[in-house]
Amino acid sequence: MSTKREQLLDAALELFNERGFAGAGIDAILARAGVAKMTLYKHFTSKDELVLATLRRADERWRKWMVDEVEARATSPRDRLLAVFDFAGTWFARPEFRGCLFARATGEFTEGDDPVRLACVEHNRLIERYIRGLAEQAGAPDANGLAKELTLLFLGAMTAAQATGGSAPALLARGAASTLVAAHFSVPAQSDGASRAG
Amino acid sequence: MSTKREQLLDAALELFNERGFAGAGIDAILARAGVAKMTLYKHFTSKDELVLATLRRADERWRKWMVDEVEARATSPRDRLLAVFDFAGTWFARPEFRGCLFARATGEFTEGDDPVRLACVEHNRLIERYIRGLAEQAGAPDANGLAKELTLLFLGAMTAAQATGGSAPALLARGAASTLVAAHFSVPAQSDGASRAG
DNA sequence: AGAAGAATAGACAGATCGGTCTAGTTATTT
DNA sequence: AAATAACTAGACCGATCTGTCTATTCTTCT
Repeated sequence: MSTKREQLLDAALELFNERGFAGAGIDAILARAGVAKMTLYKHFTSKDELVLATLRRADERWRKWMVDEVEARATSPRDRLLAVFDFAGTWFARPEFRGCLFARATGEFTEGDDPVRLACVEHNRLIERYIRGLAEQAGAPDANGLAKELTLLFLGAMTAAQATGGSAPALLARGAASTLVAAHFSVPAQSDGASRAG
Repeated sequence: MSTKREQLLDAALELFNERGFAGAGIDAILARAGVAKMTLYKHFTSKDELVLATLRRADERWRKWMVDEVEARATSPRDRLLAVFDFAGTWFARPEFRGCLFARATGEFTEGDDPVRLACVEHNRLIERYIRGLAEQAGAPDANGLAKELTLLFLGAMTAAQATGGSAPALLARGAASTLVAAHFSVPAQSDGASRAG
């Protein structure tokens, strides 16, 4: 509805990404959005709430983008498990990529019960859930375990790409993911998800 | 030498970890260190330099801690590759753990050529180098590739633990690492480090 | 004891922070 | 056209920020 609100969220997303959450001041966000201060505080009661709303919006958009990209790149669930890392590669290659906004948020909002932190945990949980869905569709004997391992690789590639820049970590993670997937499928189905790890 | 300088670095490390780099103000650091402002600015020319010095110190100490822990936990290089993740577990379990300080620094210092960023990249590079050394000693056919994959897992566990807390990601990563190590050793030695990945 | 160097507390500067308030303008609705 | 709502610019608040400066005290060395 309100276009002003969306202008604010757009500007906030850009600036939080460029400067971090503490580093992006209200005034800078207002200037970029082209919106008056009172308008912001009519839509959001505080900066923290703006942060939260920005993250929620980013979560929805980013996950939709991920799913669309993965589904466009591969059809079989098993191939899609690897396509997740192809998607990561294009994500990391974007010029505005400065690391996962949620990982960065957890780095700045350190209080354990902060709603911003909870949103970040939820974000990660939803990524893992999507991957688990693919693993289940692929018929992995231990879909949950496989999903957890691939999610770890995904987060690792994210963190590596945040530091070094470039999409090389995605390729690397894809290779490792392929190995993990193969290992999960080359093992006799087992009832509990414990260690195929030695 | 100067004890004041070390008090400052100790306090800075604590507060950067507790509140983030932008979130920890100079005055708070001074108060915790029990040191006067002028003393700080006699030892460091700016807050950024204090951040840099704190990170350098943290890098040295943390890496020494990691190496000591890994070497204490396993003797054969191949076992030590996995012991890295056991170390990660005890790291994540520490009550003051709030994620890797270097990953958090790259999240806050977003300018590509910032010396703080370079220090963080170097930190990651040194972790990878240590793991590569272990992989070489273990006689891995593609020690470099294995090291890169395990480093990715390590970073992923770090990021997961930062969000959720607890050392569960370390255990998980250890399992995945075990699979990757096995795959690297169960393959005929190959001249280039390309894909065992499908 | 006397000199020299460190470190102290605290005032101070200028900027910016998040947030509030007012007064006036623009849109929308009926 | 009148009324209502949304939005505006900008002053303003107290707090906090990094960094500077002064004047004083504490060490330490000779």
